[in-house]
Amino acid sequence: MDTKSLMIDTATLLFQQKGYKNVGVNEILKACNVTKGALYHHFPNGKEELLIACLKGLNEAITIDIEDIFKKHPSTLEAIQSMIDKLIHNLETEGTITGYTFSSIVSEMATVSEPVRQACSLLYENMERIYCDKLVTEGYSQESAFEMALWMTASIEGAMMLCLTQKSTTPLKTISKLLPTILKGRTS
Amino acid sequence: MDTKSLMIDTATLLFQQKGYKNVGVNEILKACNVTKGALYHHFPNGKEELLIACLKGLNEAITIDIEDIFKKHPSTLEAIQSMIDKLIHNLETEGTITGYTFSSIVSEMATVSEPVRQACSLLYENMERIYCDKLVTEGYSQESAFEMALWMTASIEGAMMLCLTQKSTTPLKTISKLLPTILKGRTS
DNA sequence: GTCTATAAGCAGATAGAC
DNA sequence: GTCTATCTGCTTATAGAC
Repeated sequence: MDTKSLMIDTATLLFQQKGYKNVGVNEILKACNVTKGALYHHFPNGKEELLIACLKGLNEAITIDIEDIFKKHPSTLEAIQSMIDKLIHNLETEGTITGYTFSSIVSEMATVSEPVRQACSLLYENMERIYCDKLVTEGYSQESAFEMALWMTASIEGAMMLCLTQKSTTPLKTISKLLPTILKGRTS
Repeated sequence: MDTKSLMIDTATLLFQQKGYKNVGVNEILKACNVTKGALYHHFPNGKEELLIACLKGLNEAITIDIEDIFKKHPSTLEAIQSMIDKLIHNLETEGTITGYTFSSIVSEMATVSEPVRQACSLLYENMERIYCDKLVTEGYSQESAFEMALWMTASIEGAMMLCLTQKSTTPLKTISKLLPTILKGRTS
């Protein structure tokens, strides 16, 4: 794998785990055994440019991964629950959040850097679009599919944050358990 | 008002608006016209101790405020929607988040500082307890009241984050609109 | 394209006068 | 209890050799 991709992959993981400001450039470089010269060659605008590259990479990876999950599972409900299971598994084995989430980066950077905010916005848009399309095929109207997709995203991201706060996987498990109550009874 | 309280109030606002790391000690001191000596006199452990004091203050303020809202409104649904309205109003007038939320601080600090994580955890616990108690009086079982309180918290915090990302109040409005669908049909 | 060494600036924290 | 001046360490970023 080339140096540039290596840097992006390493940085993505670290940013997701610890946030943006809590990870120093030196730490990233040490973790992937790359020097400062190489970083500023590939990313002239430094750390923030690297972050945006990470978000773009994450966008592609997440889109492919979620589309795959939605192919495997017949219903939106099952697909979403499978995604949540993956997040819980991540949290239990690694103790940190590395999957379909990057809300920490939003919280930290959205008010401070406009390009970063836009990259994050694009990412959520893509995820919600996948949910939304699937819901439409299940008989939801465009409008309620859109609302439901937004709600699922908000619930998952919020639950993730509560898991982090409580050091527990209960919030995500609870959301997963409750999802059927809203997804049922609204079809068509 | 004494210097200590002034520092806490000023810092609370700035932390909520821009996060923890994006606000420098100097910025806080300048904003409330206090010097470094005074800060380290009142908070020997510096910035992090100040943050924890902010979270404790926020805890009291939020608890009082929410309890008040719950007294004014007969049902949980109306109370929560009134809270969301307040958040939306905040977002529209000031462009930043300053109300019943501090998820940015969680995202930034929970993995890094244990005392901060605990202070945040306590805060969410209190908020959820108020929701939960109210739901029980409305006929919910202990268990489903607990789950519902958690879900409402997750939804609101997640929606808040999406509002920040999209620079729009739509996510919060959508959540507020959809809440009745889960709060109905589960009573008793 | 990658290296090392160094710069320049700012963060949080401290010491000691008043 | 509050002030000013100062310190240390760490941050990102650059310059120039290879």
